[in-house]
Amino acid sequence: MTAPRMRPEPSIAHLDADAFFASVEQAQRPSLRGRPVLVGGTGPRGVVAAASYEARAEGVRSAMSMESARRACPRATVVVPRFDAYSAFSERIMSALRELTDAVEPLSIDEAFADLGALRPGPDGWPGVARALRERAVERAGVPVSVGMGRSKLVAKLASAAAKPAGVVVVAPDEEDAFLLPMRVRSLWGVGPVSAERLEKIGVRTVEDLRGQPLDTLTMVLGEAAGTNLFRVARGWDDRPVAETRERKSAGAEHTFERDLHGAEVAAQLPAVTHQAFARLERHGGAARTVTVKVRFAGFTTVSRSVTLPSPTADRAALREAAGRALDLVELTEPVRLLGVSFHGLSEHAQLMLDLAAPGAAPGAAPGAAPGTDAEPPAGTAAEPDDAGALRPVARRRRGRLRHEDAVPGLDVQHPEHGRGWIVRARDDGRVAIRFETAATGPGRQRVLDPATEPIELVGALGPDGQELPEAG
DNA sequence: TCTGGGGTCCTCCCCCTG
DNA sequence: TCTGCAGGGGGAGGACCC
Repeated sequence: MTAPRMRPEPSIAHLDADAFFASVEQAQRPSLRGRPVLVGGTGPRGVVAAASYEARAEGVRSAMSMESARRACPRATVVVPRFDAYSAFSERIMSALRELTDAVEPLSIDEAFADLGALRPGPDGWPGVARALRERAVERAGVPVSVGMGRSKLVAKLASAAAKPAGVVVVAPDEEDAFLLPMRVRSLWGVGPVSAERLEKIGVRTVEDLRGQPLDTLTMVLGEAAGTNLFRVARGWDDRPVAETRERKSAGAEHTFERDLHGAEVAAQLPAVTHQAFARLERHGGAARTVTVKVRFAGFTTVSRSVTLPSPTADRAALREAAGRALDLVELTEPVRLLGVSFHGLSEHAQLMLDLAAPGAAPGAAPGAAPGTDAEPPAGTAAEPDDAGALRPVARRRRGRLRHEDAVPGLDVQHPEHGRGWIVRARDDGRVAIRFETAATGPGRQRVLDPATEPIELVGALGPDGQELPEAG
């Protein structure tokens, strides 16, 4: 294998927001600044999606169960994720990159690559460019970010990780070996716990160890694709371009139940999960060819079954029916903790005849179904199972008059007298603790109010500019 | 550290076809 | 007509990422 032609300058930037979700919470809720914040599921099976640096200092990491995280850091404030707010902050961060170049490749909500090869660095060279980019992103979004730069995406990403928190690292071409070789292989993109253990067995712990391995050993241990990839990574070989667009391959939704379900209970939850999957499908073309149902049993073994239709369709009835058939293929011998539905073979070119068959029907609506006969849960909430209370709805209400059962920590509320605030917790006595504050007001006061008697409204999140965001839809 | 939810990509296996 | 083989596509599962 021969080395690719590498860029001569460290002109690839990787920008990564620090503890992004938690940072947005701290930016919008002044009382949380400097304090441990955990963002994630608050139910018995919730996990940490993001932890502020104050929480990380006490041993909390993302993907940890929320229960363990609370034990590790009892004084942490726990809130549910508010993706609409994070998306708005994300757009600000991305805009800082797009002001410099069109060659921006978002990797996720909080990180992106940019090819700055067209820029002419000033007297401070590429480190000056990186610092300016970081300052620009912080100024636009108001949350801390880190920037890494190198002559490849590989090095830029590792550099931004090294720059955290709130720093800048630029790896010059002649410094690449000194930067890469001492690194643990586990920190490389694509090396998870399983691959790391396999490599450990052949004595490979660092990138330097990796470089000592021949290609055929790596492909034997890790498979063709991963082995070849690591052989190149160990040498810093990476000439991948910054890709501005990426085609979406699948869309879906899954839900872990608060208690395990048995037999018919699982099928009863399928419409609600399918409904959520439809909402995601709508955003990505609306039509799909393959429907996959995923079931995770109490013992954590996971099975999936899929049904492929002759051609992509946006017909919800057909897709729903396919999901039902896929679920029928699963032997529900064990209690079930998770049910998922995903759509693959996405397409915008669905069979239009289906829409034509139902004149006046909204695109994607089931043909021939009279209004109200389509057994879909109302928007925003899932169908309540028979034993509501034992099972949680798949999604809770996030707008309208606050009820005690909708009082989830972290949601935004508005009170005519006290103004805008956020739910700290729902108390057992039926009242709700709310802290009234915004980024503009500074740290606010916590009050305990009774939603049965007080006119408290659940409202949308604010964006970085302090304006309320429209309802996601 | 006892494991969410959104994804992508890879590998293996099976079946079909030429 | 049967057999062997290669290649492609689909299905299932797993590893990985944020």
